[in-house]
Amino acid sequence: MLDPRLLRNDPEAVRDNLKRRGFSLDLGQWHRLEDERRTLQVEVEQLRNARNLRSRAIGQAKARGEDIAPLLDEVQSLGQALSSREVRLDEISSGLDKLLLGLPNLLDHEVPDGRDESANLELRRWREPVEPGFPVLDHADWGSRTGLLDGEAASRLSGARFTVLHGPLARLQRALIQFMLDLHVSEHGYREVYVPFLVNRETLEGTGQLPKFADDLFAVAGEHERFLIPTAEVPVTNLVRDQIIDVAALPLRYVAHTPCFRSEAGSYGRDTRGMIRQHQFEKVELVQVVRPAESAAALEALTSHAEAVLQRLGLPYRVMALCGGDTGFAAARTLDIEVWLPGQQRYREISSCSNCRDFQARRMSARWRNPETGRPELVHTLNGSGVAAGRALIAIIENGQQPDGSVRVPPVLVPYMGGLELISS
RNA sequence: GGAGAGAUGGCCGAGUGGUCGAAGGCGCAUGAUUGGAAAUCAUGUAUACGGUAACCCCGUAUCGAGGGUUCGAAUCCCUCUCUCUCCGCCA
Repeated sequence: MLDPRLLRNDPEAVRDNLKRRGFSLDLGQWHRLEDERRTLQVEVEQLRNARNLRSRAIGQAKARGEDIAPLLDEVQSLGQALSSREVRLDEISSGLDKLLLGLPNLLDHEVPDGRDESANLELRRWREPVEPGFPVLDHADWGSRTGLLDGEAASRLSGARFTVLHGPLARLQRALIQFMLDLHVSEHGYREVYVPFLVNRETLEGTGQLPKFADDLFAVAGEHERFLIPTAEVPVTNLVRDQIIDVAALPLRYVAHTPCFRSEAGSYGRDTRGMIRQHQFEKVELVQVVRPAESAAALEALTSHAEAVLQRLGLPYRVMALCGGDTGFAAARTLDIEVWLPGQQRYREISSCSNCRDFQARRMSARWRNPETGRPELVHTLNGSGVAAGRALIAIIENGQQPDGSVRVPPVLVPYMGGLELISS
């Protein structure tokens, strides 16, 4: 959520910033609601004050044994005027809330202009793609040839966009997850957390998936409204909801492995081959909660932690600064890491690292006590994949492929594979 | 799933219709005392929103959440959520 005060004080600046995303803010509507809210709130509060004063007087008169009938008459009319305005104020307020909850975050100044991913800016590369000198099967072909990746079985079980992994490939995914968790915990200073995969509406509003993006989520039928998490960012970031965090505890760095569930509504026909885009996938997620002054540096650090995973695995990648039009709802600035996939002859997103500044914190009411002011102030939150296990698996299959069709296990994963160095079937 | 108890400020804990934003204690902050500290004493110590340019001041709201009754609700009624105890079931 944006700071309502900023919207009040400098609406044009907000509108212009959001325009860089291709989002058009209707300032007229905003002003109509806001003006009426202000007037109504002043009136309601004055009426309540009048009522409270009289009610108190009634209590005192009663205590003295005086006749309270005249006072009761006086307060009667107040009540009616009050309740009609209260009803109206509620309507206006919920209209404003709805509008406010639907506004994306402001973009950082350094975010490049542009309307879609073609305008994203490449910041750096690690290891140029090399020509393997033999035809590399893409992961889907390799998977069906080896029988280790079974889309047909998955579709019988669940439908499209699910995968069954077999044998050493299933183990390789587990190895990847273990390796990534260990790396972030032991070398990057993250605390491992295990969190629920089903969350309520408030939690999803806190991180910004709701109310706007309900179509992307799986809702679970049952007595209570629950949703499958689309990313661990949701439960992990919400750990600080309604908290006032001691300054000594900051920065908080959490790492969690969870499955992620996405309905992928609106992406019909895209990436239907293989396991690039699934309804269910595994991911290791990094979340940081930091003091506002430190969030820009924290984004660089968090991104480098995700990069370290790919470097240890020996996978070529590049880092992209997303342009305004490609930056997600809650993010002020996002850096994507794209891994090279020889089977597709292109880079594909494997991690997305975002600084959400105080956008999620305001929705969640996540604060810290600033020793300089002595007052609770909003924290900044960041998140990033470190990294998506399913896509890392694809990258290993395609980058580690040998001329004979086997796949070389990255050396750092060999211990996690019980010493297995080559996967062939 | 069955039976019962409960949810109050950073924490503990009073409060069953009328200056209750809420006694008291702990903790914390500042000051006094001290060579310094402990102890003691004094004062202060929630958040949000609005009136405002303002962390002074004034108002409104907040005692798990949402409704209701009432001139007036932490206190009464309804619904929901959560926690605890016992029984059952279960990985």
